[in-house]
Amino acid sequence: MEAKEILKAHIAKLTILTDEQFDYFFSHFKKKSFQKGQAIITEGDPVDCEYFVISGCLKSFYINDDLKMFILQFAMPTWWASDYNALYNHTKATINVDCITDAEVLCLTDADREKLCKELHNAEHFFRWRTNKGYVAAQKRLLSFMNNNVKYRYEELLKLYPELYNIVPKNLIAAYLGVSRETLSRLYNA
Amino acid sequence: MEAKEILKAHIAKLTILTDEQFDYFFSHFKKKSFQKGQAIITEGDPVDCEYFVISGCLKSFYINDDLKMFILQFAMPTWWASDYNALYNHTKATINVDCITDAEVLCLTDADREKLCKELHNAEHFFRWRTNKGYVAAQKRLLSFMNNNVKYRYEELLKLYPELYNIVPKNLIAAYLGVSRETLSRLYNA
DNA sequence: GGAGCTTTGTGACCTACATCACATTTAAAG
DNA sequence: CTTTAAATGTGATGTAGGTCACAAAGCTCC
Repeated sequence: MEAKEILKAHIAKLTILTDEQFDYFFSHFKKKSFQKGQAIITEGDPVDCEYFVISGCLKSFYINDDLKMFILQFAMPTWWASDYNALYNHTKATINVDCITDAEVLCLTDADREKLCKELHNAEHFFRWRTNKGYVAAQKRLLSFMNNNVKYRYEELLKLYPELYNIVPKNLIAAYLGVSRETLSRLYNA
Repeated sequence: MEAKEILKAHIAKLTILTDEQFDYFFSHFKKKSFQKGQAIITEGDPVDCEYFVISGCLKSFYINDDLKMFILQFAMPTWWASDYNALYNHTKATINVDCITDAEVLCLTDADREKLCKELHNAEHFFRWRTNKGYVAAQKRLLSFMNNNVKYRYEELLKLYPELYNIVPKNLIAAYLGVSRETLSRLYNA
């Protein structure tokens, strides 16, 4: 399936755009390809785009002062990723985004998103709902973090996104769960 | 300040509504008063409103199988609260909302929010941005959870919302931080 | 098909925080 | 003002998960 078709199907789940509206909407996206390991957003740099994943897998992550990595989000096809804090507030990136595998993405600048939201009421509707879903998911994850132990969270993650198992190395899964790779390893061995 | 003025000032921070538009917008809100300890949303019940706090303080929380409470959010004046998962998906509440102090709120039904978003483009704009901010805040909290110890998170919370210190008992602060009340107590004594 | 990466496994030991138990203080309510 | 409940303090002890160290696989790239 074409990038355009993938985005169209994605949008159609939350709102209705006529073909002409969608063509106009789509004309603001720029397709880019990245290689495994390549950085897309780097801490300290300005952020002007968000990214819609067509193929491959990204991660957004934070590195603390002890060089420990925490993964905020994996992004598989039809997921969006960026440093939304920096993007919305026009500040420098505090988190990083890079490629776990080779990846194709559609880039949308902050300015173009706001323009589209202004011009097409339904685009604003779409973005409102997309963020709603992200917000609810973030709250759920927070709750799971407080309530459940590592084993439960690991199984929950794989049940929710079984694709990740084959694509994402376990040390990154550990960084997503907020646990050391050693502890994760011991969960299913030993 | 009147409830109407408080909401008006709040909306004005994110979007522009004419006086007539705002009057229309406001006409969909219903003012309610609750007493300290009173439940607003109860797990298992249907959820049809979100709540804008005029005065007082609410909490949204989850009780797990061991009857342990986890606080998702405090809601002080000009904050919004609800079980957004249930509200958006028209499912039964999985979390609770109740009053830490006597409180006045403005209620907006899910149906009215969607109606307003359809009728007033700027209302949709407002709600998109409100949720954006919530999403970014939730991500930050998640990151802090993974990265920082209890002491740091406690101080971070009080620095961000010093009002809480005088209003919210420490056992509830502990439930927000995801830590036992004993551990929190030992942080600043002993 | 080795050289040199990245990823994973495993033991030994450490620590932040949980849990249980009970005392004490503070606040609410009759 | 007294009675009951809610919130807090503090000791003793338990445990999930962290950290460090080193070994063993897997990949990847000449």
